[in-house]
Amino acid sequence: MTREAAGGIRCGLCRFGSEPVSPQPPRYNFRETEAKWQKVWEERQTFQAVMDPARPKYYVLEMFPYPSGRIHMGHVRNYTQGDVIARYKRAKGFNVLHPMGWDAFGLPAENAAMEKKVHPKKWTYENIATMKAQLKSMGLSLDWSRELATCDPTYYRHQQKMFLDFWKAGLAYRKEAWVNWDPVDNTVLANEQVIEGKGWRTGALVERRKLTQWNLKITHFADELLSRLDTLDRWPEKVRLMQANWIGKSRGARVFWDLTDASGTDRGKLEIFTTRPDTLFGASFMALSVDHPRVAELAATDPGLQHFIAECRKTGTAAAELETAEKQGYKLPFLARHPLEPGRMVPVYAANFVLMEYGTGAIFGCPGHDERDHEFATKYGLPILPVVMPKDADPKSFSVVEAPFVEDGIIVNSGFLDGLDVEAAKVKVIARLEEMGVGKGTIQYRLRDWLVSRQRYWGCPIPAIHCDKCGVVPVPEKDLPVKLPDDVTFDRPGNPLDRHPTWKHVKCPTCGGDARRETDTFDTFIDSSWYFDRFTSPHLQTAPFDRDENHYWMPVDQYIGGVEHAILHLLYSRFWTRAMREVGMTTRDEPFDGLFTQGMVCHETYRAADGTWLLPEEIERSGSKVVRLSDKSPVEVGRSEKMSKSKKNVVDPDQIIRDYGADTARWFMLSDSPPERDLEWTEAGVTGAWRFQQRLHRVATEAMELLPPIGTAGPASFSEAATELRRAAHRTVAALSADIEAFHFNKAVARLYELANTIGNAAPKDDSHKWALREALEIFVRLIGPMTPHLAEELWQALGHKTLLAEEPWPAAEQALLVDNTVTVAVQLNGKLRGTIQLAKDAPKDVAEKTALALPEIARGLDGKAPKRVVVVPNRIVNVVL
RNA sequence: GCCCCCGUGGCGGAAUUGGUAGACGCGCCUGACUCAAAAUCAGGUUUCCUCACGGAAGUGUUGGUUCGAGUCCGACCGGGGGCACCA
Repeated sequence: MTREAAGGIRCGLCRFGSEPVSPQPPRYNFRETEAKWQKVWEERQTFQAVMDPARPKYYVLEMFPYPSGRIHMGHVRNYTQGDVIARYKRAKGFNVLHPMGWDAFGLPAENAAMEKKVHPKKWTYENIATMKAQLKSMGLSLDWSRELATCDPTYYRHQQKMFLDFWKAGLAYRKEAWVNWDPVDNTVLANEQVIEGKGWRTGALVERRKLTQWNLKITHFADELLSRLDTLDRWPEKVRLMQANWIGKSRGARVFWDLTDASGTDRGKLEIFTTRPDTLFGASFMALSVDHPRVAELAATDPGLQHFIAECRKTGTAAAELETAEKQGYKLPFLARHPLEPGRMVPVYAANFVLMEYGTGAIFGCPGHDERDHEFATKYGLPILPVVMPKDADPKSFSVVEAPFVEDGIIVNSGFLDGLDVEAAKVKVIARLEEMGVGKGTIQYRLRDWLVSRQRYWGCPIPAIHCDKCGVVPVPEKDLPVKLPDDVTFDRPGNPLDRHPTWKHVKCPTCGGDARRETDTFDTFIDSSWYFDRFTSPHLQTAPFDRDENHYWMPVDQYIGGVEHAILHLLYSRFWTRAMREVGMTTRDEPFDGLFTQGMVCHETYRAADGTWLLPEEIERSGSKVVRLSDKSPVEVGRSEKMSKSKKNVVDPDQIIRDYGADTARWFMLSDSPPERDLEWTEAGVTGAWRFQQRLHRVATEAMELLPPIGTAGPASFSEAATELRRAAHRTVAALSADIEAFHFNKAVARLYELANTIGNAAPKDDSHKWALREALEIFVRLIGPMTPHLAEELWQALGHKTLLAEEPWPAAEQALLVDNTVTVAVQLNGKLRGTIQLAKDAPKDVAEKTALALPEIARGLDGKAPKRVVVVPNRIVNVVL
């Protein structure tokens, strides 16, 4: 039998050729076996989830993929982890829901349309077909009957309906504002989608444009989204922290200042926000955003100000990279009257560092106690008044020159606030401002509303109609869904919907006159904000989901995905759930009970002499050198980085599964690296995992010849060796269960290696030992079920079972076998290990002490003297102190 | 700049949360099988001293708490991540 026929490694990855091999034990034919069991599971619909209120449910979900073309190793890792949980929970008796779908709208489809002249729909559905086949080859315990694609009108019609409900409830609105424009994708982006001033997909520097766009009122839930984070105790701390920072709650005050012009004529009020009302007496100027309405007003008649605003906007776009952009101001023809000292007037500026989007778009400047204000005041020669000083400083001589004093301290030069600390002063000044009617304590959030309009074709149409007479009106429910037209062209940049000859021309549903459809589509993050709800009743026509089904399955018990969605997708989903609650669709607050963020899959990078990147399969190792396969030229090996097409450090899951099998790929994904950390993909690691599969099959097959028949009753008593083997097996059950629950898959794998070694080394001598060997093997096979399901199913059958392992319960550990009668206790002399003693479990302290002191190493150290102290920790350690 | 996380053999990583550091795997070394290689099996593998028995040191550096510190506290060094004119 050739290696090829046995389903072994092909020479592409393993470079030792494919010559016939000498007779040896038949290898495990993974290809045949994996296909066989996948077919059985599918035919028996083993993984189809059916609501059953009598049984406890468990909803396992991995973040659904974008159908980009082919699955990558990140998917393999993600879905393997989810599948371990799903199969484990199923064995533990839960009614498991483990669905899969497609995040199918998005720009790559449009780019493909432009580059390859293929329609986005065709491209998307072809990719889905390819990737679905790939996922099926992994042997995942998915309920494919619930598959959905967000680009399907049967999906997005419900999304449009929900949007209309939100609109009615005041949670969706249109607003003209400065927005982030991605010049490469030709669309606007939400705040969360701009990273370091660049578009999250394209990396292009975003521009600012003033546009009227649809927004969802996520800020309505800002406080709840923040405070509820505390209750998400099965979420990573890191993610909760990132969301908390993003929401950015600040306590402070709004303060009203009267404005006058130089002649003292009243020019209205100016409202500012500050988190430091305690430093109000240190005010030396006011600053308004260049986008502030009052500034726009003045600019109308002031060419100098117009020029200043234009300059700021210019740097505004580039400022993202120039983080140390200089503070600049333009003096406005106003003076502001200090609200607490009516005799005091301070100058008013338009300034480039004040953001219109935060607070009120205006601030008071306190250069003594704020970095930015200090820089500004220094530049424009404004006074710096210290109003907070360190606790031990002298109020007469304390001054701020070089740098502002931003720490806690004692208030000075501030009238009724003098002598207080910062916190107390804040309370007192807010009370006074409120009393005087010139300000009030407020809470300010950094979070802004979610801008959801996108000027793109391949997305869910926004169901709105623009009528010159009636304004913006919703599409009547009976007309939903608003379907995307298929006949569109991609020969020019811009939105194909907008230039479609007929699509946008409709009658106004209110007045019947000529009107235009909204040609923007939704941000695709909306599609993924409720797909987990849709999975609970994916085929329901009349509503997004059935209440009972949804109530039974939701929330997602375990959600698994990349940490890159810590803010975007996870925050949007939390919002959407609350919006649905607001319009009465659900009573739930949170969609995801448990969250796990898996690490990335990394690989070394390879570069040829000419600097071009090489695929891992284009290189070979000869000794310690790495050379190019084609011409043996030297290759520079770079550090391991996240697998990416641009650096070509990718390994195709298809090829791995073809050459080594799905079980090997899964096993390797779970080995070694903790799942939340990055995983280094190595060829050695894969072949190691592959060898273990082969070894397991061999060990099990060999052991089976010694086993008593299936169902043999247990012996009356067990030999010493048999009991030891049983202990090992049952202990592994207990430990492994805990490891899986805690997402410690790498530790679980290590324990399985140990048990495999123990089983492999067991040479049964008596009948009870043979019985124990069968027990251990059966336990072992059940335990590997969630990780390498095909091999496990095969061995289960080989053990004589007629049932499907996938439908078998998880083994139970016998408590009696988990506890040892004797324990090994370490003995230390002055904290240093000197030896170990065997003691009965829970032996009394004095017995432990006596035994320890009798140890030759200890007696020698004591040299006849009595120890100063003996610390005894039962079952752990004895420390003899001299 | 602010906030958070992490530094353990040649490598990935364990360590019951203050109690025998280095489980398990990879790699490497030695041996068996083989004409030979691959595969497989057995043994070894933190460092230093010792033929060995054994001993000493050791978890980024440094100080502390403790009978006892990889684990707790302080300072520093290095790596990673998030936020960044958010008033």
